[in-house]
Amino acid sequence: MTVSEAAERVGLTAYTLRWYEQEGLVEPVDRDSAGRRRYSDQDVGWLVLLTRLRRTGMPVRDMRRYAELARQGDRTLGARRALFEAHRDRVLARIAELEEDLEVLNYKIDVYGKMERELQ
Amino acid sequence: MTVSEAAERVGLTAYTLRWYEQEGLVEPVDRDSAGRRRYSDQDVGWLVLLTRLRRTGMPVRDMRRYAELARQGDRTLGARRALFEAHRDRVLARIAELEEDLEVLNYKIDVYGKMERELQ
DNA sequence: GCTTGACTTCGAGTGCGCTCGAACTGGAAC
DNA sequence: GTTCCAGTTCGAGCGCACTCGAAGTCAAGC
Repeated sequence: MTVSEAAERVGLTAYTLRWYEQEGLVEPVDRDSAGRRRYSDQDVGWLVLLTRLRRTGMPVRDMRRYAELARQGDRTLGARRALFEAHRDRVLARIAELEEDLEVLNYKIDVYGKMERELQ
Repeated sequence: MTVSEAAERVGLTAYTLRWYEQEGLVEPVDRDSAGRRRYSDQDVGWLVLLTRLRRTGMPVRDMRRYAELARQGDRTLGARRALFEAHRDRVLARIAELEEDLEVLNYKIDVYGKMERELQ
């Protein structure tokens, strides 16, 4: 798969995929005889995982740390699990925060609705 | 209340409060005889609402639009309600997305745990 | 064999939301 | 009355995560 095909599959741009590689979020991708990147399904799977981490607000810096751990093999399983557990807690906290803010939003929508009705 | 007192109450910096005013997110705040900003409880209330909107990911551009509507009084109640409803939908979608990603996280934590146990 | 188009690298640029440094001012404490 | 501190404005700078332009290369299609 070429860089732009892979980009389309994971919902990023080809620019971003090259940049991720440069930033050490992705291991150097295999090249064909002309030096062009060839993405495997495994590469795509890794990228999909990265997009999940990004979407949940993990900074690129932490994703790099995770990628480094993954490169070191089984002996970092515990560290990777700890990293994910800490991140899961942050995501849970974020969801709770959003749900709290949602109540403010609903309250305001309610107030505006009432005021509109009172004015007419 | 001074700018730094207000900043502390709403959890922003004095820099940010002045910047919010400059950006039109906040109406020009009253000044004392020496030209120093004096924040009222009402000002703080408005700032707290803004922090909720920011926290839920509303861009500053949209917050400015909302502030402009609020300045125009009751005739924009409908527009403000619509703005909040649209934003509420985005927040709901964001929560759903986070919950989906959470499952991936939990799955990975599970897999790492199993692998750790298998290795020892 | 020439054109086309997608790739390559490199460094520079962008948009967002602040964050800060510099130079100045004015009231309060000693 | 001098020191000190917290405020003022202004424009510049920063950190993050991309995004892009330029110049070059290479394989495939005509």
